[in-house]
Amino acid sequence: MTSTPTPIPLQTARPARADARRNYDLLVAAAREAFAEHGTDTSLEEIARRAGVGIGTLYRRFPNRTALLEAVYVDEIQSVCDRAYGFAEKLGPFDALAAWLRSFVGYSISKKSLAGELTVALGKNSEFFTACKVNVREAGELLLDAAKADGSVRPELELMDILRLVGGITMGREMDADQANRLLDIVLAGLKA
Amino acid sequence: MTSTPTPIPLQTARPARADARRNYDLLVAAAREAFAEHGTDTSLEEIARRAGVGIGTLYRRFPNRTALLEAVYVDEIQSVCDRAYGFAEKLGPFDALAAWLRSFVGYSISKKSLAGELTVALGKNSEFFTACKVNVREAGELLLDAAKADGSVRPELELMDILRLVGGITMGREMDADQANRLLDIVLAGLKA
DNA sequence: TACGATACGGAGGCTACCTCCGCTTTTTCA
DNA sequence: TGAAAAAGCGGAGGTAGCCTCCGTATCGTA
Repeated sequence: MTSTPTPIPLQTARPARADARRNYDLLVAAAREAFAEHGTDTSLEEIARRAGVGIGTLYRRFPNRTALLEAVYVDEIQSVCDRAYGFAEKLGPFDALAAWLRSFVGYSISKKSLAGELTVALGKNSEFFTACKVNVREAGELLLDAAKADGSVRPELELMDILRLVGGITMGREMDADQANRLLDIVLAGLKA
Repeated sequence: MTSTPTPIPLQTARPARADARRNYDLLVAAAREAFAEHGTDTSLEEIARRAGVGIGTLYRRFPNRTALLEAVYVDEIQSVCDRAYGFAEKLGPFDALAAWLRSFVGYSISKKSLAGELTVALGKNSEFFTACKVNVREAGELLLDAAKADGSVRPELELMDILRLVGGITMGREMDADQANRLLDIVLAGLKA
């Protein structure tokens, strides 16, 4: 039998020394701002500059762009996972699943290029994203199984397929919320038994 | 009233002078090879090197990576469009649409990263991609309208939405043919009336 | 306060992008 | 046919981003 996955608290290791911690926070703040303004392909040197920190400091703490993305978006990602439980309580099985997927798309669209990085990363093996995947999986499985049990979703569907499909929606550069929702409507119709 | 789009022959301007034409062909061949081996993010200098041509020559002919992609994939793209008419003749309305979408996904998957570039480009405005879009649109519209008339597809759906959704399927880096087909099954189910 | 541990920062090596322009090849036409 | 004009060639070099390395500075602790 397969063990039920347990939610793993997503967190990034904030350094111990005071100066290091200060720079860490400056960097994450600068990155969040820069990513929001210019997308996640802002140069790392620009981010270090904004943070008033040397490029070496940035690289010591965040060995690559993904590490920085992780730190910037931990909270948001966690909250996407958590939201599933709220929907499960308040809505019927299918509607809860639909609402969760819609909130996922809505979030991804608002963060533009993050969506791409994140969805691509769902296939990768970083420790962070593994934890993330476990959490997303547990949340999503809960909703999906309920909807299957309810008879509103076809039983042979797999969560990861659905997530991939929904993730794909958000990959288009020029996707607006309306279009994204129309696409999601098609997917939701496709899930129904 | 809106005029029916007419298929535009997709072609790239092969240069007039003999030496230029030779280099053009060398570059396209080298690029095709390199893209296949290492993905579409192969450096342009590497491609020039493979072609045995100066980097300046490459840039004179292909001002950017997309221009080169266009030249490499014209034929394939055109054949994706053309295939629609074959399916329309041989299959029932819904099956023709399904087959066309499946062939699109299959093609995209086999070309890996091209899919991403191409789908992103569907939202752009280069002359080439406009022509491409007109052709895809005409082909797709034919199939979609037939399926709507037939009552097998919901009448309110829009072609571009469907194409975006199907394009999204192919964006995941680590997508294999099986998974892609499963995702497409969901989409197809979602189209049905 | 003194000293080991930790962190800083930016110079510099590397690679890719792209432009510019002196030189070469091809084409044209008298 | 041969010389001028047109078209094309190619690579040096400027710019920018990635990332590493290591001499110097700061922090925490005893």
